[in-house]
Amino acid sequence: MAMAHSTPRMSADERRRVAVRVAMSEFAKGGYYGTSTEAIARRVGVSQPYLFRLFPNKRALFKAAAELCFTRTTETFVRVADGLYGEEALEAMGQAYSELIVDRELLLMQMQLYVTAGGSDDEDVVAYVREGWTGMWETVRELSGASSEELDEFFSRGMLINVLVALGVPGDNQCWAAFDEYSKAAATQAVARGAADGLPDGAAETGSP
Amino acid sequence: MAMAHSTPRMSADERRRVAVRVAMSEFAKGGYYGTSTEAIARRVGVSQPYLFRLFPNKRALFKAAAELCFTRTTETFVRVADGLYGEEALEAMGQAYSELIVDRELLLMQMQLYVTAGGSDDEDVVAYVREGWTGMWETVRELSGASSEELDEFFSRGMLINVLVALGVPGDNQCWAAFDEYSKAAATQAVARGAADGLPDGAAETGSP
DNA sequence: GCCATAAGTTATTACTCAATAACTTTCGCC
DNA sequence: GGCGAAAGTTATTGAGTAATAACTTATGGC
Repeated sequence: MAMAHSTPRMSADERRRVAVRVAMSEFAKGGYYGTSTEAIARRVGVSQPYLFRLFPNKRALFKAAAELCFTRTTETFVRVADGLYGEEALEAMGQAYSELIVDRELLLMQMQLYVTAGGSDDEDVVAYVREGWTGMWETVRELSGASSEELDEFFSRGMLINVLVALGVPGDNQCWAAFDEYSKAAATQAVARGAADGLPDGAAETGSP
Repeated sequence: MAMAHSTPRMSADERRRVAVRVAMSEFAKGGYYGTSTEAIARRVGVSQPYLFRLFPNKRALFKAAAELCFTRTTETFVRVADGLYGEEALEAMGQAYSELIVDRELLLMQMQLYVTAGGSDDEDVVAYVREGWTGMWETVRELSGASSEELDEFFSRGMLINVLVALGVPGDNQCWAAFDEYSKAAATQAVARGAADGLPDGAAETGSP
């Protein structure tokens, strides 16, 4: 007599992919410790113990979410830099990044990873995230062929945007004064989306890329 | 028959100050959810329930730690910029920041605050951290009289350093290539200190400033 | 149409953690 | 020297929480 058509059964792999997307979204908000497997399972539409058949433990789920986070970013860079070189490529990636973090979850998960790695004494996690970061740097360097100074500026800018968007600093604040209109517009959109909460939470997880 | 000379009794205010320092250190590592009041109390040298006589709840303790984090940074800026103007002041603050984050706890607590605020739907916390940030920005602007572009560069740089140090990216990595020797040296020192763990943890909490 | 396998569940455990209540010890001051 | 307030403790509770075990239900290939 259980509700019949709740979730129409998926292959384990498919379910795992959904779980990783949901996990990223939840870990982004609450971090590793602030997120319960229960909360993730509920949004996946599955019982909590079943998560542990899909993943050996919570940490593995977190790691998978971390990988998704890096993969999405890197893949976006590769896509938008296609056919471009030098500063043009770099600019395209910069714009793409601004648009990418309109999805606030990706942004927050990134920051969550940095701080989790920074505070962890599990050398495994630290190394994993560090490699994700340096890999991202290397990708941008290869795609653009930019100099150290240009790369430095690129990533510096990115990290500042992260903080401003995370904190929801409004677009007319002086912190945004030096940004070009395009980045500011995209980033402010992310801020606005952050403000519009009371979020029903379960909107996008079935929509693939 | 309890061990007699464990902790020589302090005024509540004094004990509170110690607790805030310890709390910052612990929250920096584990974040809000990853840190137990038990762990804090132990390092303070006090029973866990007594913490709740010093602070109404865990959140208040976190807020106090957040304030300490911002205060330390801002005060350092004010101190080193004394008598300087324009780019000189900005440079002095930049150097000071590099040295400041040799104390890894301050750095991690900062990042912890940004991500906590970003993921929280408690508008109270969000506003508090955002004001801390914009206050810091305003302080640097007033002390240096720098342009938007200069301020942007200053804070961008700072946020990148945060991530590199948090992740423990080694000084010979290309990510550091565009940094001047001084910043790199200071920051790398912070990285090294991060690597030297198995930390006895209870070293510095009685030392005041 | 059946049955092995894969997808999924309920029940439960052993622990951790914030917070409260009620009690005890020490200090400073008259 | 004693008493009142301030500093501090032990005991406890009630609500989560990651993970395990044992059981149930659907599906697809033959």
